[in-house]
Amino acid sequence: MHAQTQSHHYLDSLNNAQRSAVEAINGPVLVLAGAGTGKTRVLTTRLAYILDSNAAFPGQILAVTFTNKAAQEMKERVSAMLGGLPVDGWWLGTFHALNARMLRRHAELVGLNSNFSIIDPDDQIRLLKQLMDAANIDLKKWPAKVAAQIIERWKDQALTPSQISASDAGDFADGRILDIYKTYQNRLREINACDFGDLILHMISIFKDAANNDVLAEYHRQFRYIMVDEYQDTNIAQYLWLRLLAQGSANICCVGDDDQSIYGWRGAEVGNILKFEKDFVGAKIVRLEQNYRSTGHILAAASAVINHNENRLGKTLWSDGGDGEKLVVKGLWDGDSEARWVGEKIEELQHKGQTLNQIAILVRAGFQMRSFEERLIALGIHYRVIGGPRFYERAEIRDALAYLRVTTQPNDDLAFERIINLPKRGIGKATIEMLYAHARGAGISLFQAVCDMCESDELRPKVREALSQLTSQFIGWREQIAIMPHNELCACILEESGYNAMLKADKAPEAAGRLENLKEMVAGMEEYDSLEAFLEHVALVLENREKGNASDAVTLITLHGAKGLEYDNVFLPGWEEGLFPSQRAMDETGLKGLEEERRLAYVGITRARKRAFISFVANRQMYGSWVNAIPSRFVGELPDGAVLTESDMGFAERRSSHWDSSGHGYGGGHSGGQTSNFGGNIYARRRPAHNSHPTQRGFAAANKVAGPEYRRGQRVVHRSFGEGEIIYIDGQKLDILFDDGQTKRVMASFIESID
DNA sequence: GTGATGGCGGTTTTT
DNA sequence: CCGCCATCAC
Repeated sequence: MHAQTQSHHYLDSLNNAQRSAVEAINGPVLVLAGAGTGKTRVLTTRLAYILDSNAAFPGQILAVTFTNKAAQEMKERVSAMLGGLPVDGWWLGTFHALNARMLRRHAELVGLNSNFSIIDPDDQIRLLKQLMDAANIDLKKWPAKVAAQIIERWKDQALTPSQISASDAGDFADGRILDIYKTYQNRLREINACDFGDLILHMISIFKDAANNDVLAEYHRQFRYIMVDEYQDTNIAQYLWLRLLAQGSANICCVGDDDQSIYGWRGAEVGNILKFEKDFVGAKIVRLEQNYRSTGHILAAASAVINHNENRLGKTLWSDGGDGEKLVVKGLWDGDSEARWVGEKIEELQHKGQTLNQIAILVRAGFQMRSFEERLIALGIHYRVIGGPRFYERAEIRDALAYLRVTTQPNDDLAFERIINLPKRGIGKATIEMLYAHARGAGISLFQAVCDMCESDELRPKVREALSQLTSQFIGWREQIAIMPHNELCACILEESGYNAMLKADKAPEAAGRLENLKEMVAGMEEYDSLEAFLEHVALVLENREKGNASDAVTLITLHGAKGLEYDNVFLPGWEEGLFPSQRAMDETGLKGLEEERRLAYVGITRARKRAFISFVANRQMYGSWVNAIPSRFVGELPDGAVLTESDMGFAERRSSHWDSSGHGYGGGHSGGQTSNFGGNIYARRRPAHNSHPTQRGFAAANKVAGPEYRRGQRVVHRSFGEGEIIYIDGQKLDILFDDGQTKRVMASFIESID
C-alpha cells in the first residue's frame, strides 16, 4: 500500500458534506444521502480512505449492501481508487452473501451441515404446500404462497417460532400457521437447507446464544469498521444482526435516504433509519443535500411532493445548476392515447438529438408496460424491458441446478423431487407419494428412500429400473466431483440424464433458447473455483442477463426497479388514483402505504436529469374492463412554478363529469376500490381426510411400522400384495411369502402385522 | 401418468 | 382480457 506521505487526492473533488462523511471514520455515523447527491461515491471513497490511511486491513472491514450489483460496484471502485488492490477475501457483499459465508462456518450450531442448500421462493412454496397438505389444510382456502409470506415477514422481524405467541400468530389456516412455521423449520433442517431469511436468522441465533458467545466475540475482534448501504431498506433482522456485530467496535456507518424507502411491503423498516440516533448514541449525522443530477425544476417538483410526507427526517435538495425545463404534465383520454403521446414525445426528443438510451418509461405496475411496447413497436423504436424473469429463475436453469444440488447434497429432497421425473421417467404423483411415505417412515432422505425401494419389489419393474438407473447415475456423478472439472461434470450430467435430449426433442420454439441458456450456464461455471462456489453464487446472486446489449433503446422499467438509475428524459405515466398511489397499498397499510407510494413518486421524479413527463388518463382498461380514473393526488402536489400542464380537454373539470362515457359496454363490473382480503371463503370444498402427518424425523421412532418390531414367521399384511409371512429380514427390507405363493421383497414402511 | 379445459385472480421484488 | 393452477378425462 502507498505510504501516507501521499495525499488522499481522491478527497479533493468532494464537497464539504461528502468529505466530512468520508473522514468521520470513528464512532457511529449516519449519512443521509438524498437522491443524486453522490452517495456511492462517498461510500466507496470512505472505504478507500479507511484502507489508505491504514486504519484497518481489508479483512477488518465489514461492508454490506443490499444487492450484488451494488457490492460489485463498490469493490470495483475501491479497488480502482487504490491502484488495483485485489478484493479477494474482503467482507464486502450483500447481507445474504455475508451471512451465508458466516453460516457455512458455524452451520452445526443450528443443526445444519456446512454444505446446506439455499432454497429459493419456489422451493419454499413447494415445501410449504407439501407440509400443509399433509396437515390437512385446505390449500384453496389457505394458499401456501400466503403462508410463505407470513413466515417471511416473521423472519424479517427475526422471529423464530418460539418467539411468536399463539395470539400473535393470527388466524391463517384456522390458527395453525405457527405450527406450519415450526414444521417448516424442522423440515428445512432435515433436508439440510435454508431459505433466504434463515441465513440471517440462524446467524442471529448463533450470536445470541450464550452457549457459543465466542463466535460473536471473534467477529467483534475482527471487524473494526462496519459500513451499510441503503440503510432505509434494512429489515428488523438485518438491523439486529448489525447491532450485534457493532456492539464490538461500534465504528458503524450507515448510508441511506429515508425518502427512498420503498420496500416496506417486503419487510423493510423505515424506522431503522429514523431512529438511528437513538440506537447508536452519539451518532454523527451528515446530510448530503447538494444534488448533481437534476435540474432545479425537477428537484423542486420532487421536493414539493415528498414534503407532503409526515414521517421523514427531512432534508432539502438543492443544485447550483440551472432550473432547466419545466416538467410536463399531461391528461389524456385513455391508455392508448397516453402511449401514443409518449411515443410522439420520444420522437420529438430524438429529433432534439437525445439518444434512446437516455429515455426511460417508469411505470407503477407491470401491466402498464404492454401498451407502451405495442406503441414503440408500431413506431419502430427500439426498447428494452428491465425486470423480466432472471436468468436463474428460468426453468431449465433451475432444473440443472437441482441436478447439481442432489449431486452435492443428497439430502436435498426438494431438488430431487424437482427432477425425479425430468426428463420423463414415468414417475408420477402416486409413486412420489409412496417414496415419501417410506422416507418419512424410516426417517431418511428421499434419495435414500429411492435407493431402498429399488431393492424391493414395491415398485413396478419399469419404474424401479428408471429410478435405479437415476440413483446410480447420481452416485457416479458424486464420485466425479473430486475428479472432473465442475463445468464438465455439469455438461456430463445434462447429457447423461437425458435432459439435453429432452430439450432437443422438444418442438416448442423456446426449446432451442433453453439449450442455449444451459450452454451459457456451463460456460459461465468455469469462473468458479468449485461446484459449491458456483451453487452459492447462483443461489444468492441475481444474474440479470443483458438482453439489449449495447444497442440504443428506450428503457421500460417499474418505479421500484428504477431506484438507483438515472436518465436524461423520464416518462412517468399512469398517475391516477388507485393505480398510483396504488389502491391496495392504501387499503392495506393506510397512511403508511400512501407515504411509501409518495416516496415512490419522489424516486420516480428524481431519476430524471433534464426532463420529466407525467401523464394520467381518464379511462383505463384494466383486466378487460374499463375503469374511469381521476388524476393522482401527487399530480396536485406538484408546484405550479415547476410544471407545464399540456391540457387537451380541460381535465381539471373532468373530475366530476363523464363518469360513464366510454360506451365500450363494460358491464359495470368494477368499482375503483378493490378489496384486499385473501380470497374470501367461497371455497367450501374439503379434502378427503387422509391421515398422513407432517414429516418429522422424530416420528420415525414412534411409528408403529418401524422395522425392529418384526420377526421371522410373523404374519403381516401389505397394502397391495395382501397377507403373508415374513421369511427374511434385511433392515428395512423384508422378504415375505404371500398367501398367493409369491415371495416379494417389500419395505417395512408398507406392512402391518396381523394380530 | 400425461394432456386438455375451466376457474380464479390480477402491485411493487432482492436475496 | 390473459395467464396460471387444478381438476378431470383418457
